Amino acid sequence: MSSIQHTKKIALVDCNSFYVSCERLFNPKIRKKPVVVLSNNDGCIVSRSNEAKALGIKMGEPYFKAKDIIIKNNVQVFSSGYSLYGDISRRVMRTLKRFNSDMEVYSIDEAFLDLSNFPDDEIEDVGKEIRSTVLQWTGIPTSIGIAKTKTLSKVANHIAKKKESGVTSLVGVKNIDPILEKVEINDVWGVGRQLTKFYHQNGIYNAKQLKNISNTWIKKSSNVLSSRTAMELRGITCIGLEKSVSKRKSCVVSRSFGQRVEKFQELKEAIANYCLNASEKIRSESLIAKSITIFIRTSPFQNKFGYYSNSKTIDFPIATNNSIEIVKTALSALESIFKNGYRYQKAGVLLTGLSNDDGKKNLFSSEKDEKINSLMRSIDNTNYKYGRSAISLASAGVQRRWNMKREHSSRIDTADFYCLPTIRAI
DNA sequence: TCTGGGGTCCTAGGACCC
DNA sequence: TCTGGGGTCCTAGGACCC
Repeated sequence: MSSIQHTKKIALVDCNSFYVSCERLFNPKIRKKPVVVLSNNDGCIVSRSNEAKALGIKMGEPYFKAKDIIIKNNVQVFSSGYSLYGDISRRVMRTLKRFNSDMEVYSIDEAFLDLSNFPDDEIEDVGKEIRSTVLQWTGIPTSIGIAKTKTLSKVANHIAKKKESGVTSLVGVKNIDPILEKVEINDVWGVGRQLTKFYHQNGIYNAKQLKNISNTWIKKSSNVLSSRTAMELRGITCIGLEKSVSKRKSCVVSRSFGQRVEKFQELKEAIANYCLNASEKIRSESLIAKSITIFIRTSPFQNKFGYYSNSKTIDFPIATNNSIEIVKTALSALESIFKNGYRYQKAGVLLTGLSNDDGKKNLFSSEKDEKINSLMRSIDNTNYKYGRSAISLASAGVQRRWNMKREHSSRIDTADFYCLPTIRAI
């Protein structure tokens, strides 16, 4: 009998302060300094360097509220550049994939890897090798947690974040209770604000307590998701690795406005633009939408001008990804819910009931549809070559006073030719 | 003055049917 | 006038994730 153990081992690889790390790649001057990256519209803080965390800047905090600390401590501030982050993310994922193709890309900065085929007693070293390879090849620092289930690997990752080595394995730990006891209930994956409140009311404050509570009680007083979480803490797999990228079921494009919008015409332009964006997205994935929802609202934080929020859903006669039809439908939906006299802060478009565009002609398709489809294709190609919005529909407007605020962009984009650095001879 | 965006899944409740 | 039970399907809203 072999003494080599091959138990189930799931690794969670998580990029440290991902957006900040991306900005630092191309800007060595900010490597040891406090740095934050802002959400769209420069609204909230969504990524912080360790130095910024140490200053007490909180995740998700509105930028204007943290401004005092930021100025006082000379914190470097960046608007987010998603096309750069997306590109770096793909490089990280490609690197990880070399270690094991059994991998789930969980988010822009996280992936689960099945490392069960490595021996138990070497797993920590494997983790360290993955970490140093990613750092060397992409420049991005990561933390790695390894354990029997996804939920436990999240716990391990949580611990790894605070360690110098950046790697924590719970594989082979006989009694996990003392470790789980130090993990607060709200830090458990799948436990959000509401569940934290509920667990506190029932005397459950840490992961060990959740692990050891009766399953029937959880199911009865909460739901199946909560009971899955508890089982996973016990080392029983309930949440599998999703290796294949499943087709999405919905597509949202929504934005807060740079300035409040009051005019119907401007709202129309914004909605039309979001529609173009969304329809291009689903076309690029060969999907068609069954229905569309549009929504508009004023700011929920400032009520002195009155709060108004509304949405309208319309089913297409036939599922479509045609920009013209989508814009037309959206604008008629907008007309039915628009109210004069409000200062709108945000609007959005949601395409739902997505399914494969098998390209088959249906009963109602005609030669005209064929022409429209080829027009759509050529719009997509032109936009791809010359940049988004090189061509768009007249209703999308040109003024764009509602455009996002981005006052701190690093203007670095590894996916954009025009952002290549220029080297001058002296 | 200034508070992100894009997803998934579950559940309760209503409509409808037999 | 009284008044059952069980099933399906859909949707809106809520909770969670990053």
